[in-house]
Amino acid sequence: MPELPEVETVRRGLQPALESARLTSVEARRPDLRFPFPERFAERLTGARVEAVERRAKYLLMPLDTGETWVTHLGMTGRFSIERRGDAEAPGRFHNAAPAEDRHAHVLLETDGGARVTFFDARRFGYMGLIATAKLQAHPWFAGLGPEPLGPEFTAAHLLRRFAGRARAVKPLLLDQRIVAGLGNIYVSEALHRAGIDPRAAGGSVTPVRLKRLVEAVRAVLEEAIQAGGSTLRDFSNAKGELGYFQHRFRVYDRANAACPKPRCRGVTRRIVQGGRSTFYCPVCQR
DNA sequence: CCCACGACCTGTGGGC
DNA sequence: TGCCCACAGGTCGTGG
Repeated sequence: MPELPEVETVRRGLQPALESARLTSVEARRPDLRFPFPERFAERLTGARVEAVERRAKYLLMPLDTGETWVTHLGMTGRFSIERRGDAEAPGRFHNAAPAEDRHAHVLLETDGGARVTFFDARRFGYMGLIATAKLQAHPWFAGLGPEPLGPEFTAAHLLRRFAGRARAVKPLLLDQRIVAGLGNIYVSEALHRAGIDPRAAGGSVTPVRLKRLVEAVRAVLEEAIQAGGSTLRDFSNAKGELGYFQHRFRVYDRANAACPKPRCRGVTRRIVQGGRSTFYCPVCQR
């Protein structure tokens, strides 16, 4: 589900409950998500102190005082909720089922600070790992990742180098986490629209000037989305059950056959399929 | 290497 | 109302 802005929103929600807290109770209620849980997963987490709550690309990273880092990828539908121990079952909230009765509540944790943290994932495309912190960067999940789109290494020069000679369309190239890490289907469509670039254009054909516009558009849309608490399509919420609202500011995503929102553009937005995934764009102002 | 596609899994919304 | 299909924010493996 979540792209970088949603993962960052989750990170910010988890931080107050988990950073510096000790995990007093951990239960994995099934043997696997997308992949099997690590060996003795609950035992290795129980008693550990969480030193920080960080994000790399779409991964949540929680380095522990045991020397390992607890890594979570939310996949398409993964989410966390936080309650205070002893809370009534959060009546009236977006997610109001008691976690233990929810068939998709896969990991239950408690902290010495009195928080109950639950991980849900209906489709189970998410996954968790425990990786030696000193070897994190060399781990296959991280070794090949491209730069953070909000970091200093994500530049027009970087894209120029990585797109050179590529016949593949720019849209699927931007979804490749080895080129830039954290974008997904929504924000790629949004950034290409803002930059006025045709998603079908061959990567290697995009000029440096346009790549610079693209880099700026990616940064802008991600920053605005983080500011808005991410986007809520079907079921995304932050850890407190609050909805993101950036979906109201989509310019093209999920808006096929609507008037292009760009000032003075007379185009109508279209939905096409690239690499099996929907792309939304305006054929008039994206060339 | 490059690329498109199916697979993984469940839920939901729209059309009939 | 009810059923069925298409599609969903992500990646990974396969095969051409």
